Amino acid sequence: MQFKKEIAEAIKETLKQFKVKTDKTKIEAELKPPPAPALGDFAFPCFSLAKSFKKNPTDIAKLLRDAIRKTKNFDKIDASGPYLNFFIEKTRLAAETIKQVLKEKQKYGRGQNKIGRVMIEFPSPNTNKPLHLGHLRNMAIGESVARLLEATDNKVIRANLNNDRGVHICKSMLAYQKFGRNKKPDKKTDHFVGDYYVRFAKELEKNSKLQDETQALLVKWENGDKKTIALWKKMTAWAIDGFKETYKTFGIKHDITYFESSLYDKGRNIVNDGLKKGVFQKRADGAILIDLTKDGLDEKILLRADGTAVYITQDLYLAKLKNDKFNLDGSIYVVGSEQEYHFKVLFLILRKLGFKFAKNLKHLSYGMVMLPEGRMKSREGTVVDADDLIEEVRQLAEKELTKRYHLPTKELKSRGLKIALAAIKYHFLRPDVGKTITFNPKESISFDGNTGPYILYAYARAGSIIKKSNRRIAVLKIFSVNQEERNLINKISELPQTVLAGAREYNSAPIANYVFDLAQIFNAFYHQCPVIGSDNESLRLNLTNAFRQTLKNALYLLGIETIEEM
RNA sequence: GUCCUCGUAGUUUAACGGAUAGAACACCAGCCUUCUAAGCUGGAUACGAAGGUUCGACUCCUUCCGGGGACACCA
Repeated sequence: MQFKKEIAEAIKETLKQFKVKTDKTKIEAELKPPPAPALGDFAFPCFSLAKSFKKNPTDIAKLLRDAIRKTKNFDKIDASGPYLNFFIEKTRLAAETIKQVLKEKQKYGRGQNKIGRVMIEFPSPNTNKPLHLGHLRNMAIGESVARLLEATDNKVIRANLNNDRGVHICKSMLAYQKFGRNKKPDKKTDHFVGDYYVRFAKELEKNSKLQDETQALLVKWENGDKKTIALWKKMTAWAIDGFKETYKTFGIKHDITYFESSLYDKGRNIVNDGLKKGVFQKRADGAILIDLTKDGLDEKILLRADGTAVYITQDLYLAKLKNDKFNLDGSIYVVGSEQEYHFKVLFLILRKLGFKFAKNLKHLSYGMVMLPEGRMKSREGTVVDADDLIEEVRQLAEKELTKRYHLPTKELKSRGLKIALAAIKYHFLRPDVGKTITFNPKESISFDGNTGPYILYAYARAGSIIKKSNRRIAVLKIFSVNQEERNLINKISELPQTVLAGAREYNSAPIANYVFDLAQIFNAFYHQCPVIGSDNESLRLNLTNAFRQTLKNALYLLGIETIEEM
């Protein structure tokens, strides 16, 4: 922001007079809006100068104020306690901000936080049951962080890993084999597969021998038994086809998809190399392990005594594979916090093996999604299904729309879906990424207050103003700026710094909070300041346009689409 | 047992170590002949406990209490 630079320059020059050396960018970073607008536009805290001045911050603020007043021409400078508060002429502040937004359009808010080529992996589901609430949070986070990185000058590669082998897959397979009678799916195909996973758990209660049968089935699968492979192929295809539909509805696409079934066996070379290098050890029975007790972790098995691979073996391989293929500067795994230990171990091993890319790896850990009753258990069927939730919220949105309009079915469906997705995505992105969420069905699908629909509504209302103005091209003329207008302008001007903060922390929550503040401030403006026909129509119309652009850009970073009418 | 995380109004939550801890839901009272009331305005209520570091702590450190997670030759 230009004003910050101006102020920082003035402070720096003034400090020079006092023989205090400082960095301009450091000063710029310290400048921030005061808690109340009446205090000014930018505040400079004087605490850090106490040592060099050998005075208390309150006196320093006064000193600096007088010195700057002599040389520089600001609208107003105040020393308020330990803070030096700057006022920028309101019409200038307004004009610059609005012009910048309208000029940069969809690029407004973008910044520089270059990492380079970054892969982000999500949601990496198991192919034995449909996606659930946890995956919704995962996908919302993954897509949003991907967009944040793209908006800050990075090339992003979206990846997905299908966990399509193992005992859990064999459970659904076994149940289908025994009770499915070659039935074709009569519902969304991943749901159909999931039913057999639940069925297995139920049957297991009656007959504990089924557990051994799944193990036997896994051995058959690993030995390439034709019938087993055919069944596996059929069922994983059903699961994955179902996922694809959900991804499409949700609005995510992957650039590359990996399959555990073709990776799980390939980490051996890495493990054997590590053994040669002396990073790993061989146990008496032949198993290969690494002792991480000196690093505060435990021992970890990397290959079983019989030479078969374990979960982490393929992760070692996949990490290398990704890097070899894409030459990555960063690689992010969007995976729940329950796997923090696993990734700590994985990254440490890769570092010990001497892989340069190991320092670029990041586990983007997010908190679990719980139900009021406790943890979701897919085996017990207490999961809230992703597709079902989207559908349920969509129907609620359609109901609201029907109250207001008579829309053609197609339009009703499409608008209803966008509103539902806004509600869901916003709900999952708003809380800090690391926090556990308790999903309360009643509150979580609310459309009032701090929710996705509230924000879309503000956007639609602003659009209504633009439409009623007949989209006349208004040359920006500013005569005066009142409190509501100024609040909105200030908030609009904060998008770039918010995007940077979010990108640096791989966290969309600051954007979500920003979007709500922005919508709320607009709503206050909307009620207080009539646009069309007002004396200040030029400013207000342009401001409304700038608001729409800013909100749209911010929502895009959350993966949320706007709608023109609501 | 060890480690990681989170504790802010009744509920869901916000706050680079800095000014009066900010919202939303729910509750109460108002506002639709004016650009969409999924809205706006006003109202009561909160930093788990105790120490410490600091000019200054919701934020950092220690201990305790409470919730969640992990420490598989499961994925």
